[in-house]
Order: sequence, then structure tokens, then C-alpha cells
Amino acid sequence: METTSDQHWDVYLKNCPCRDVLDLLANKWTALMLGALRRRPHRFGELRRAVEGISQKMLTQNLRALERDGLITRTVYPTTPPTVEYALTDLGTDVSRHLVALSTWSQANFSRIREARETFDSRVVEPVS
Amino acid sequence: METTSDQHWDVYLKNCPCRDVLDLLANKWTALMLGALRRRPHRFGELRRAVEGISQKMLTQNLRALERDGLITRTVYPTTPPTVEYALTDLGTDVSRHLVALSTWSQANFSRIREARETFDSRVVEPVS
DNA sequence: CCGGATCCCGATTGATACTG
DNA sequence: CAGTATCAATCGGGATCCGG
Repeated sequence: METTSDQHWDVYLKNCPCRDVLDLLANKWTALMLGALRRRPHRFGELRRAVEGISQKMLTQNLRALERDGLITRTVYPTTPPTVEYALTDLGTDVSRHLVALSTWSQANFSRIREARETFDSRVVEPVS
Repeated sequence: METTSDQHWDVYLKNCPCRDVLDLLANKWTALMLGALRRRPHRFGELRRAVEGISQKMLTQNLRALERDGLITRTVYPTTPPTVEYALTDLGTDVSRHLVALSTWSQANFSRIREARETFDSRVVEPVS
């Protein structure tokens, strides 16, 4: 019994609605945010500090989008000052595996990448004689 | 013996240079381009058609960046009209696994995502009565 | 004070030519 | 065919303002 996908979507097609999902996921901030939330739930400010350099605008915007798509939950505790906690859903936990893999890969292979860059740059910027 | 990473990089740090790599990888177009190249090498125009909706500008720009980082190769055959073939390197093949996983996940879980969106939207846009 | 919305501006992106 | 150049539109970052 098919409880999940009842149709085949193709991200390579221009108008396939599932491309919006890829667009949300294949995003630097999403990768870092879900990676942080994977370790434990975070409050807004905690997340802001965990993902160094993200603006609160992007943080808010991505949190909304991720909540809307059912990847994270947003829980408000009516305290003063307000406490808002974000946590991964099961669906969010599932994708986060792949995003963490990307982050980890970037870290692990940065040395190689940097070498490639140096080689490329030295071959390109010096076309003289 | 450590032949690869000699230092630990952290994508969560604002100024860590490896974040640039994550930024290149965690990108909709990169995911689709490397996914297409994973199947087989493509010429410029082929890739343009394979990744529906990408502009030549973004295609060129991303191809250059990926070549610079050693993830793909660019081979020019001196024919008329010009033939330029792009192909994954070993490094590129390695990352592409994770990117393909993201694309596949987006396709496979789109139904669930869409349901989540409908639930979210109906809860939010109708705060009346 | 925390979480978040808004506005303004510079940086990216996309669509559309144009070239070797 | 495989790009480059140009310009309009959109997006991201920073500062500011607001409600609890």
C-alpha cells in the first residue's frame, strides 16, 4: 500500500512544484540550521548564535518556511521575555541527515578544494608569455 | 597517515573559509547540475536542457566555480562549432552522492510536504471566528 | 530584554541581446 | 554552440521599530 508518494515528481523539470522543496533544502542556511537543530532543539537566539553570521531576517524567514513544510516545529512558551523553541519533526530529522553530510563533506574536503583552487587560479591569471 | 585533512574546519563559524564550499554545494543549481553530470558527461547545451529553467549565466557561473574547486573538468574539443564537455572529477562524484540524495528526497517526500503546507496555511490565513 | 516585522540599500539573479 | 554583456528585478544584510 502506497501511503506516501502517489506520483513521481521530477526536480529537473522547470515547473515541477517539488523544485521549491529542493530550493529550500539546497541552501546554506537551511543546512546549518537543520544541522544545529539536529543536535537539540534551539531557541531563536541560540540558533542565531549557533549559525554564526546569519541575519535574523534570514533566520526568521527560513524558520517559517521550514515550519510550513513540516520540517520543524515552533513552540511558544508564554513567558516574559518570550521563549520560542524550534525542534526538528521526524520529517526534518530525516532530511537533516543529508544536509549534515554536506556540511561534514565541506569541512573534510576543504584542503583538497583549496588546492584545486590554487592550481586553477595560477593557471588562469597568468596566461602571459 | 593523514593524507587529506590536516586541520579541522567548522562551517558553523562565520569566517571559516570552508563555508564558501558549503555555499557552493548547498545550492539548487549545483545540486541539479552535479546530479545530471553524475549520469554522464554533458556538453554545455545538453546541461542547459537537462537542468530546465537555469539561465546560461548561472550555468556558466556555476560551471566555472565547480571547475575551480576541482569538482568538474572542462574539456574543449577544437571543432567547429566548438564542443565543450563537462564531467565530474572523483571529488565531484563523491559530493554528488549527497546532492542526489537531496533531490531524490525532495521528489519522494513532496506529497508529505504539500500536506504540511496545506495544514499550515489553513491554520494561519484563517484566524477568523 | 527576546522574538520578530519593516524598510532601505547594495549584491545576485534572471531575461534578453550580442559575439567568436 | 558556447559563451559574454547589459539591464531590470529580486534577494540578502543591516538598522530600526514593536509587542509581550
